[in-house]
Amino acid sequence: MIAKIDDDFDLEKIAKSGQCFRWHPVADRSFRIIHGARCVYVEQLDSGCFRFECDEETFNEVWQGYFDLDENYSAIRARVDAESDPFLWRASENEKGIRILCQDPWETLISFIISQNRNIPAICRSIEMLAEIAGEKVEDRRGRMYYCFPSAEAVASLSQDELLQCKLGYRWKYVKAAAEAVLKGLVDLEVLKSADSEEAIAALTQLSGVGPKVASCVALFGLHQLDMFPVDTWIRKVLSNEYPHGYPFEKYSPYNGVFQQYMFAYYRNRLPESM
DNA sequence: CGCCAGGGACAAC
DNA sequence: GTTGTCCATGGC
Repeated sequence: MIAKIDDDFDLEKIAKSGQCFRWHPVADRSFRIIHGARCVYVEQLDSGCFRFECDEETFNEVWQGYFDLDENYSAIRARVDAESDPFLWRASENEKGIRILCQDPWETLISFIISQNRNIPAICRSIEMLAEIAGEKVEDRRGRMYYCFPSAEAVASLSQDELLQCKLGYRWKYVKAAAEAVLKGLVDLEVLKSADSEEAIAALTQLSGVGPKVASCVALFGLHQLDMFPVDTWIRKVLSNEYPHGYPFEKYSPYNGVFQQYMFAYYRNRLPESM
């Protein structure tokens, strides 16, 4: 089906934003997107139109929520004043089109445990290998096979050797333990969706291998808590270089996570030496 | 070869 | 509380 989206929405920018690891380019402005057990092909057409290769019911039930299409990102961007915060204004203007996806919390948890201390291509490869070794194999609408993101049960049942085959390195223990914790109900990710931010972070950081940064990524991308502000190596540079006297978190609450995404993308896409 | 990547656990101050 | 070291792997 074709949908017209009257808001910031740029597939390429989201694909490169580092929040999702299973968006595969298939053609110009066109992606095959795997989300949990589902897969969809999306093509960006002209003048705000998008082709979603699914029926209208699936679009309404699954993808509208996944792409956060009920949120108005241009209205969020309008909260930035070009004169009082020129850096954030520039970042938002350059990176508009990024949206915060509503990803599956379990998939997000494992993905960001895997992400620690690695670059994005390596993260994508490990997740793909994990899906291949433990995920269900399904045929998509174009007759191509893909692997669903594996369940907690499937991941928990993997051996050390199988996890190491996914190039997880020392993180294999974290992945295994997190799967067991979720399986036992020690951490209930669905409940955390409606928890306040401190509670969510506290619960997530109880897991070994989940510190403040990974926990805030899970809360932002998996629990859709838009005020979360993950601080990684790039954001650390932004804060020290652009906001040496402090960043005004109160001013941009409850959307700190959205602006974090703009700044992250803006800084990472630009050569550091020019700044 | 060395350095860094969407960090975190753990020990030592 | 803050700081240093190590962790496994790939890209460059």
